[in-house]
Amino acid sequence: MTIITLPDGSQRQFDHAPTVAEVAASIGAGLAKAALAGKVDERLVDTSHVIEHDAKLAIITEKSPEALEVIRHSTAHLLAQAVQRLFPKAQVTIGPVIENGFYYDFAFERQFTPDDLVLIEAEMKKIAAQALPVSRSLMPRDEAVGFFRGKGEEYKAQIIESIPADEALSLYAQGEFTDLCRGPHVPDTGRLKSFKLMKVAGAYWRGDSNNQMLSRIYGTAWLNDKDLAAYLHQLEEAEKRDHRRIGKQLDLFHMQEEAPGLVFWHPKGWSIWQVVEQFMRQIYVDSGYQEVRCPQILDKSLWEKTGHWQNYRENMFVTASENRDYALKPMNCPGHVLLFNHGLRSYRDLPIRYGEFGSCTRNEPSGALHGLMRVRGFVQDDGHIFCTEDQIESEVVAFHRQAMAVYAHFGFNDVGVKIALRPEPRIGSDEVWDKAEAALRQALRACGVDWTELPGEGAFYGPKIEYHLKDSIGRAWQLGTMQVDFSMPGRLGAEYVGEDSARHTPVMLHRAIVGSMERFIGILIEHHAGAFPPWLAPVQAVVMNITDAQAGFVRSLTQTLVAQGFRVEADLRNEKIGYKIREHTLAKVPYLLVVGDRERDAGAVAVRTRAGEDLGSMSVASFVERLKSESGAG
RNA sequence: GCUCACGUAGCUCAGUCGGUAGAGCACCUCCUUGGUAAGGAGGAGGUCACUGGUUCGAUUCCAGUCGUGAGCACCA
Repeated sequence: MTIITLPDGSQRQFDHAPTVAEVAASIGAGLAKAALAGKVDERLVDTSHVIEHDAKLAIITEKSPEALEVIRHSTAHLLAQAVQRLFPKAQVTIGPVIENGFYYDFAFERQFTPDDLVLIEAEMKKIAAQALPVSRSLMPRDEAVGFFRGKGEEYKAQIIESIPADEALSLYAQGEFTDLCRGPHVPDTGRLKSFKLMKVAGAYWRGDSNNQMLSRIYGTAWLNDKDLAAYLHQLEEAEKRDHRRIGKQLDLFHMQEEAPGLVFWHPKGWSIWQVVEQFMRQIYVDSGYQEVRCPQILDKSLWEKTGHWQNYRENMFVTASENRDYALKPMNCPGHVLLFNHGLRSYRDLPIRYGEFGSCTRNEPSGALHGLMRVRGFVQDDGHIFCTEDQIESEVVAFHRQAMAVYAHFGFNDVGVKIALRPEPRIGSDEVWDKAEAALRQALRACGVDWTELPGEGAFYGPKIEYHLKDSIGRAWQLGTMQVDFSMPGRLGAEYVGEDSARHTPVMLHRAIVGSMERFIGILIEHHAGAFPPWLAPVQAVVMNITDAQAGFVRSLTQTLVAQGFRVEADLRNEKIGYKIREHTLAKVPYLLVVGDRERDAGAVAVRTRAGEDLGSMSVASFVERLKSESGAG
């Protein structure tokens, strides 16, 4: 007797151990047909799974949240089967589900090309139409190794060999194709209807750049064609927000061959930069930082002391003069330590907080460059706090709150918080790392936030909290960071005189809120799709005349507004008003001020927003009031 | 750095199965002074990324270099 408890609490009894499919059939023929998989005591299984004991069971259908994962996983197998039909020499490796789809890595004598994708996708459609049943079987590990090796699947055999010997492995077969897999999978390939292969890419075997490069195929899969079309449309829409595209359209910045990974800021882009920088400067002031400025080029010996020369030599721009080697600073911290060292410090002075809009130059690998998001020259809203161990927690807490407030001010409320833990290689003893990691956890706990931990992702000198934001197509970028560093102050000889009148080494906290100004502005561009709120907009309003008769009024009005600190331009061109409106609307200027004879005579402006809303005619004073209330940085 | 793709006017793109190129928008000139998303006419603008090779001839084919894009690796 097996008792199955369904999600609604009802129970069904079977005089044998039923399969998920049988239970579904006992409920109804419609459900049996719709069943994609089952969930037995919270574990996803196939519909063919035999339920041996009393258990809770949920039938997974298209309506279940788990359905997509099963479908995507099965579509990855479908892809592998199609590839092996067309290219029998291609070896399978792994094919996991990812956000919005899946990929599969193949070892093949050449890379797949976009042309191959068309053929492969057609073959996938063919196999799906055949509705091949998917069956599961178990095999002892060593037998499985032999099985795959016998088929010439060396990579798969290697994967299996790394699994403990006493485990039995599940294999999934559909037609002539068999793959090692935990499952579950759809009952037959006919359930896979809405998928599309997206792109080919190289990817290293086991994620290690020392290994052979495999050929990866990315695909997306959905419950139905409508969802698939919606996803593809969403991708297109996201592309329209790409900061590189908008940066060109709105004339914000450009990059060119002579300076790969470096930015030419145009007047409008630099205007945004200035607003952000001034805002962040006020944050320094509000949170007790003293702004400083340090040299761009520093002697090699300094970088040897910090460990950067040993760890990052490849990624530093170096220069030499009169038998001395220098490096362009890839970070600002050593400069701040030298600043701290200049003079005798007392424990009474701590914490000392230095802030700098620090220019850094890093020779990033060419393949890593990405618009404003990953550049070779960038400016950090950097800051370093020199303090005692006792002060770490309160400093981290204060920073966290300040950072979250800044993000919220810029309109970001979905910020991912992570703690990156000790990496290999690293400097400093395990005790020191224990202390530093504990301090960060304790501070976040005190702030009442949830975080995720990233083992092995910390900086070589200390663990860090990272603040992540997503770009328009969902790629996550690190913005702010808070790092505990017990090493660098000691290496560079930083000291303060303690209460006991002895010398002590301070703890150093590295912190940034927007992180890289370049990246942050890139994210701002995408977040607002170029339609910046008035306080950030490079041009807040354009005043335009209808005929030459109002030119004088427009000119003086513009001057008045500019004199009050607003970013306003006049458009006196001999063009029709519709033409000017169109142009400035496309340029995403928040306010379009139209002046005809009526407005000129009344000392008024007719106000239109970039969204096309007509706010009617209002006095210049009331428009100023409106703009003022929207453009304050606070 | 690795894999694949791409590089034609300021921008977005078309094109040349090898005989040195074209559109729209933008720009300039003229006409037009028009009340809320493109008024009209004319004009100018390109060593087809760069360097080599094949060829009578290369923007087109081949190779290399540089850059860009998508992934991978990297991201102090």
